[in-house]
Amino acid sequence: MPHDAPHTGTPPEFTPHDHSACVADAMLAAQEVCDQSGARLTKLRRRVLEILLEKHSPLGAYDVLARLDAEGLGSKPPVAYRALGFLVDQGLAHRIESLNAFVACLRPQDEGHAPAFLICRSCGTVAEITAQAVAPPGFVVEKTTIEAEGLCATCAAKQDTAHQDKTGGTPA
Amino acid sequence: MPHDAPHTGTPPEFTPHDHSACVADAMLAAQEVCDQSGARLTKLRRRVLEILLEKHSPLGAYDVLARLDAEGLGSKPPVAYRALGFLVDQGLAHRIESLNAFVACLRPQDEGHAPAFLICRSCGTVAEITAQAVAPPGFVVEKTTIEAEGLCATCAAKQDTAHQDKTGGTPA
DNA sequence: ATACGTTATGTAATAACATATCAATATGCG
DNA sequence: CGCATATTGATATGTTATTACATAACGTAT
Repeated sequence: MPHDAPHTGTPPEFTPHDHSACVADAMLAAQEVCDQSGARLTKLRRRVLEILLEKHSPLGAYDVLARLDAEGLGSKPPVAYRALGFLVDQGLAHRIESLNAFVACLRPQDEGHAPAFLICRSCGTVAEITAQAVAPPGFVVEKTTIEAEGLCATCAAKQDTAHQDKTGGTPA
Repeated sequence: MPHDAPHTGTPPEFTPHDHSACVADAMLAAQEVCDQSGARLTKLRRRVLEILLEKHSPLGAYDVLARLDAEGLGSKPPVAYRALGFLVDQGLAHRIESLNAFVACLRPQDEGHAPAFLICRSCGTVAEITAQAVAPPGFVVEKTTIEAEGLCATCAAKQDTAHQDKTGGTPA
């Protein structure tokens, strides 16, 4: 996500943008986060993050694993789950509960954020936004899961013209 | 949930209450919902709802299945998943994504609600509350998943006195 | 340099969760 | 009744996730 994106309006994930800047920024931020926390962004972990960063769509653990296997970096489930777990622990990636899948975080250095996700069911793109967590009386919130599934503006516009399109678009 | 519970304050699920009233009210409401929609609350489906209503804690599909099996009502996964799917479709139960589990809905007749859930990690109780859905510009929301995990007021109070208690309490 | 503690990775096996498919039966209705 | 539809039964398989144990790599103090 390039720096020119404002915090309001349609999230950049849903529209054409300079995706290489997303990747470069996120990888740089990831390295900084690890430097600060003392965690080690090893080759495997770095590669998994790069794989997640290829698109603004979540990947299942086994999708990631297939990629690692093809590259000779590992073939057994724990390899993928451990790397993904590390990234989630460091705030470099997020788990999308309603999809049992993972997306890279574009702004890992931002606070101890409680992120929310917009999931387009048509193109599969996921945008991360900030949202208010529920704040009930007396309940100590430790973790929030806030996900909204529907149609992004781009796909919603397409639905108007072309009906029952199950293929979806191809945002970066 | 008895009628004397207000909409604000600590959700009744987390404190002692007349649970038989929860069950009776919910079963009555479920029958009404089905009468209205023309859906059939069969013996199996009714029984699954009763099982979910036993506690304000979610049950996994296989937990439900084990109960059904013990009662001679079915032993294969599709039996449980179909009944649970029916209940979710009718709004009589909700799926908790972060737990891969299901809870009964206590107020199924209330609107086409977008519920939010408070999940106590200590006692396992889940309270259903109403919350604002995220409303991003241009994104057409079709379904929301809003879950907060943490400690209910009761369990939080216990943590103060007894440390590292992993057994949890026993709310209804 | 070597021994030790720690962190990370490799591997096997299995647990846990979920769905596709097809056959059989039950229910509602003209 | 006889048909259409909804539900249930049963088999098989697909998908996601974890436990347990073994090995390798790294840091560092001697």
